[in-house]
Amino acid sequence: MAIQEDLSRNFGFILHDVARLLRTTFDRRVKGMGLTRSQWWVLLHVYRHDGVSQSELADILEIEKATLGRLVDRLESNGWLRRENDGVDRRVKRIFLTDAVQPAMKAMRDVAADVRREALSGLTVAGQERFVDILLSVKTNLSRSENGANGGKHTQREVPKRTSGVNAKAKSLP
Amino acid sequence: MAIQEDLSRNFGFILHDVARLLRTTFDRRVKGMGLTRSQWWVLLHVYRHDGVSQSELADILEIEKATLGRLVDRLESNGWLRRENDGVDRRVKRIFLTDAVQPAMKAMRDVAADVRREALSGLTVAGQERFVDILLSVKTNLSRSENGANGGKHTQREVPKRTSGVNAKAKSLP
DNA sequence: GAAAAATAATAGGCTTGCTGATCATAAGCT
DNA sequence: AGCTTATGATCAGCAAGCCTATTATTTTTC
Repeated sequence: MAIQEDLSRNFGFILHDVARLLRTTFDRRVKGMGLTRSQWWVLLHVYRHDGVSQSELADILEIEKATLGRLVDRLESNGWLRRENDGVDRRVKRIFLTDAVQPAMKAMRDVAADVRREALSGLTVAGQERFVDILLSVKTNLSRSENGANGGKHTQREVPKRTSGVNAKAKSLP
Repeated sequence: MAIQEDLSRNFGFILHDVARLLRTTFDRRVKGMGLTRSQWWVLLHVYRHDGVSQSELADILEIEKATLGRLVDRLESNGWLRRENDGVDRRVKRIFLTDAVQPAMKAMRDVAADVRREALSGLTVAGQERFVDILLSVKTNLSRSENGANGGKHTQREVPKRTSGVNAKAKSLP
């Protein structure tokens, strides 16, 4: 049993903390750039899958369709992307980037790289790799336990697999 | 320069993902328990600092006072805690747990321990320790860069130090 | 002692998650 | 074909972050 009382080394809380620090650090630096982190993350994936449908994109990003819908609303009204009706299935709307988007994305990506570098400073490259390996294994563990303990809430997929971005071609932004 | 294009090993994104999985896994399991994760987190710290003022608590939890205020609103209206006016400084309100709280807190803590165990399964104890060490060092890095790059937004503290819970005495819940 | 600065709590607005419900349209089945 | 089920998108409502005021009240300063 031996319940872990020491919050200062409780990985759940630290992870939560670190994720929040990462988020707020990034957000603070890109404030005034006209894009939030979440919005940028959406754009990045649309860039890799131009013309994706909203449902597909929500699956890739692993957020709810309703959540994505509002993100796309804002992005569209700010002119970063546009919706287009699918020619075949009249239920679906496909998403395309506008041309205005790329400088902002480049700037965001640079900030992300900065923040990452600062966050990982003091770690050797090998240490960083080990760190990522551990994170990936934790992610796998949690995905598995999510599917196991899940009483059938998400009926859309048997095994989500969480492949977001794994096979993306890493096209570089111009 | 060498911008990291491979999102699948980009620590920022993975960390974000893992934190979200951890959060949603936990939330799903405690749903119906009458407490959210954030609320439980507040209660846990009030337990350790009974009679704390809202501002002090917001500092400990490192959230905004406004955010905490509304959390406390909900917790109070659900009967988990109560506010009391400070006898000396009429601006401050101190927070105390009610008696109803402890079974729920115990249940939440058990769920947290379960989720942690599952998340870390496959890691040796030493590996877990290394993982926590890395997380802590990343956290330190980010805290430092937050303070460095910060143009004076948070005027309350010069060096926040982020000691949340470090010196808590780990009283065990009855 | 009175004016100015700081602090505690709150209020309001915005974003982004989640959920559940609804609507239109497709697809599948008999 | 017609009925049922599944799917894509949206809407509405809640929670919890953030930020910027605003209002009381202290504390500091002159």
